[in-house]
Amino acid sequence: MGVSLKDIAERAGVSLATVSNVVNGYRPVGERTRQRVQQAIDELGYSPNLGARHLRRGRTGLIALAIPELNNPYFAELAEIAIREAVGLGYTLVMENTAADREAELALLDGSQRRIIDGLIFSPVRIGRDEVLARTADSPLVLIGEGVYDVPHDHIAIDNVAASHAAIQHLVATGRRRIAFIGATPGGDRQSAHLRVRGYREALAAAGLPYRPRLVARTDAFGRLDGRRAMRDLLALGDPPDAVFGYNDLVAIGALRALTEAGHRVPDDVAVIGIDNIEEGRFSSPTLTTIAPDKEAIGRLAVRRLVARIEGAEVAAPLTVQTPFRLIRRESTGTTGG
Amino acid sequence: MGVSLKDIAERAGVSLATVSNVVNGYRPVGERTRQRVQQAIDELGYSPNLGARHLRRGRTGLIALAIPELNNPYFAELAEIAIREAVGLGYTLVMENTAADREAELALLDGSQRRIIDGLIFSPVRIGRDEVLARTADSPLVLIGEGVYDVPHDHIAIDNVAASHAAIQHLVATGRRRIAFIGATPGGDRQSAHLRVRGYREALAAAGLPYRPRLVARTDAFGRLDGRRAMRDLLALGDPPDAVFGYNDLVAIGALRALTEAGHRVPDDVAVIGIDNIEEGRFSSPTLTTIAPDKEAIGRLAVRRLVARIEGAEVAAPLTVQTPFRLIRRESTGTTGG
DNA sequence: CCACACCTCTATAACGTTATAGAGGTGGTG
DNA sequence: CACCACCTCTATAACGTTATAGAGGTGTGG
Repeated sequence: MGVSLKDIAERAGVSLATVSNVVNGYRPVGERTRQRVQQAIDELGYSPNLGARHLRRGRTGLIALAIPELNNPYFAELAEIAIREAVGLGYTLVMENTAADREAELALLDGSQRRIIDGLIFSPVRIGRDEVLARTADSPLVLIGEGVYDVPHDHIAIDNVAASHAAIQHLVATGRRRIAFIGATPGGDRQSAHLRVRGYREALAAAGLPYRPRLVARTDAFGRLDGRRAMRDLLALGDPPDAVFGYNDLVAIGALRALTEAGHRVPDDVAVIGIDNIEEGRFSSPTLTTIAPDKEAIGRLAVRRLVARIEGAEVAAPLTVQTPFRLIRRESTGTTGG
Repeated sequence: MGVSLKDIAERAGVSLATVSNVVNGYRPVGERTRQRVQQAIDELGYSPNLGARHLRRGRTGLIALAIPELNNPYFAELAEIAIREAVGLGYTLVMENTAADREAELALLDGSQRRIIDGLIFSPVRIGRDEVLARTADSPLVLIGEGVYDVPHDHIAIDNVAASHAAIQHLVATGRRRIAFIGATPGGDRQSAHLRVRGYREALAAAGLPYRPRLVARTDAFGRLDGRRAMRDLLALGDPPDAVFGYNDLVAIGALRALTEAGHRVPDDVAVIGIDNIEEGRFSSPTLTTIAPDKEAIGRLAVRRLVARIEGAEVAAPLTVQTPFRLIRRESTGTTGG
């Protein structure tokens, strides 16, 4: 193994504790001693054994970010932000991929496997409020992105209903009347899908448009493939939609592809809008109109909040933060109208 | 803190060591004792403190995957595979984002910060052979994806020259004559860019086509934006290319977008091909022809190789593996010819 | 009946760190 | 000069685990 405190102590002719104090600046150390120790550290190339340090301190310095799909660009972009913030606060962020698997999510919550992490940032998709409440692990937990409210944990998310509302409002304002939604879920699990459907329905009602269940397409997952498949089904309807709202940008991009393949023009025949503002949507043809969540805020806030809990802010009540979003208009919904 | 071996030992009325033996199956334990211990474990919900375990064992069970861009889908897809493989082998994979920063890469190599990881899978882009040779950390290292050869470490990559050659060959076979390359680098760093340019030149020569330096576009990075910018520059030339080979799929997609914006038809006017086979290319309009590396092989092999080293296969000589690739023809290069 | 092997289990010393209590020296104050 | 406060430093006990050496009991063969 590498150089340890003991080696430094011998080299510098001081005690273990003194070296530790120099390294951590915890107790005052005389200037001459400090320099001797520092020199020994430099010469031998010491760096602390984090495992041992954290065994002693009771913390590991590791936090985990658990997401349903690593290769969903939205989460990749979010992860990049979170990693940066974690490093800035002296933590290492571990990515945990649940692959949208219920068992994986439950295992994560119970935490039996990973006593190694100090805290968890979690985006659950297959479990609900009750499972989160039944959680046994005692390390801090911050929830992101989904609709599990009323649990004793910090929660950071956009207002899904409002975001969805804004998307539909935009489609209505550009003259669309038969507006479809792609990405409803069969089970009761993916809560934000429900919230987005709710926003969709509310906005339709507000615009005086009828709600047509046939225009709400279910999908098993939320990738490009799912979007394409659902769009094909919608096109097979006798009277296809003149606009589509995708659960997220990936779904919308899948829909875009299905429309192109079927020879429909976007936005002329059908308008398309998504949520997430992934970079891909700025380069698709046509470019994709989207609702942009403030990823920077979500990522940074989640990490900061988690670290605050880890470092002892036990008293503070759980916080539910709704981060802002904005509409980004691009080619897929045209350039005319409201 | 949580439940420890000691708690279990007390509950079951046995010694610490016996519980440890039950947990690890290291020494034989009588059947009746084993059951008593197991019951205590189940009742109290024990799980080992990994920090302590690894302090004792000298290993942490953590390996790192260091990549230049987390939100490059290629790396995200690779990471997903690597995480799966690592979990299967009992390791936890930490993502490390160098952001293609030279200092970050050097820090990673010297390893002073992270005595916490047992080994590193590293895709360097800003440093070369000499820096890798000068590495001081003593944990195992596996290099992936770039052209730093002749170092005493395992190395897994596709044959960049051959891959590039295959791409150009395909363009030539479909009747293209003025073929551009996007993604050369100014400095000597990103070695695979050089290799891909070499394959490009060799293939041109083999096809009896002239090498035109003006058709080789440099970029600072390798994202969609860079591809679009470079493509615009190429279009501004008096005699623009009839085909473009992108350093990777992201660059190619940027080029695609620039062509669409400028009113050029793909593939009719200009054909486009990339490398990586990211999912995005199956949904772009037009869909993107690409050279598909065997990501599954790269990811799994890298992890397996690293774990083998960690667990003691010190003797084996460093291995350089070239993983296979294949051409995937899609709309962006047309469906006729070659 | 003793010697020996065997099987199960235990006591204990690490691993490298940090926190606590206190030891030793110096200087100032009454 | 005695006393105390202060500053620096040290000895040591944890943290939770695993590896080593060995203790205690049981059975077997001479």
